[in-house]
Amino acid sequence: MQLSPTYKTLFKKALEKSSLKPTKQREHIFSLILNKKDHPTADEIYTRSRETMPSISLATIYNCLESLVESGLIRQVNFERESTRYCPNLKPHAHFLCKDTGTIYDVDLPNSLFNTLKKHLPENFQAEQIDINFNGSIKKTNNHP
Amino acid sequence: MQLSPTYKTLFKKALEKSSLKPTKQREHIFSLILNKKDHPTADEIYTRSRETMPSISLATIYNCLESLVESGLIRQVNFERESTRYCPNLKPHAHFLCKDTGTIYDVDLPNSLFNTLKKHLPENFQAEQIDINFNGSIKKTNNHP
DNA sequence: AAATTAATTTAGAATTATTCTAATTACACT
DNA sequence: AGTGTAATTAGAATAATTCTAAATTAATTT
Repeated sequence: MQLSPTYKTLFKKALEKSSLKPTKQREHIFSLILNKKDHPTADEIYTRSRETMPSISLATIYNCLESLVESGLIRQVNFERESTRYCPNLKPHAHFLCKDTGTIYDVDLPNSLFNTLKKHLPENFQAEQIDINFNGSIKKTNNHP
Repeated sequence: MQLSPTYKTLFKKALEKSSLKPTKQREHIFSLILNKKDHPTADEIYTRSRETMPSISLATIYNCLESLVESGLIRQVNFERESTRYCPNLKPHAHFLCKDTGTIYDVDLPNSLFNTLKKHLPENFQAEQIDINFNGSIKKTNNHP
């Protein structure tokens, strides 16, 4: 549950840019999301956090996640009205939700595709964020009879 | 609050295909969404519905919307964890949320773009649906000084 | 070092959209 | 008319998130 020096610097810089303090709790939650690269909910993060920081409260989890999102260190992933999930992958990518297992996968996309998308907006529309969510299932490959 | 013959047929066919009945309430809600082409929430639909069908209940609104979505007559639009909104536009398109006004706009996209997106999925990933959500603001044009 | 200030964390209450439950109603088919 | 199935209804329940107000922490000034 430690941030590498690189991430620690990133962490501090990003928060300071948003005039937020690099607190123990924020660092704890950030490292926890970074180290297990899945897409946990606030509640899952709460459970995981308490293993090593038993005094943390759920409200803090929500507060910290908001700060981390605001400073661009993580992003939110929403499928329908399910709990918001959090993602530390900062490369341009989309998400794929497998409806059979509920697992969310990152899908890398070239930046050019995002630019192509933006070109379809009316010219006075300024997009700050583009969320692309796939919904489907994962076919079993037939090389395991 | 009447469906044109074309939509009435579509309505019946689509529901029947999903083994659902074309009831008064479902038709009422469908026509109401069709006639005002915005992106209302369940609650807004509830309010509008009661103007002409005062006995309808909120649970029915939710039930009917679920049926209409299931039969493909409308689709859900979700931005973050705000209330789900409903959209009668069945052409391939994305949504743009203006963060200043909260208004949601349809953004037409060519089918080819959706196909391009699918090509970036691992080959055993089968996408049933692709949601594309833009988030941003609308620049004032400078031809009104 | 103590005092002051501002930001953060915390516990628990409050909110809100949605779903659930169980009873009633409507409709199709004998 | 009677039976069976699906749909509607009112209200209770749920669950994720936000709010509130107090306590804690950290930074800054005296």
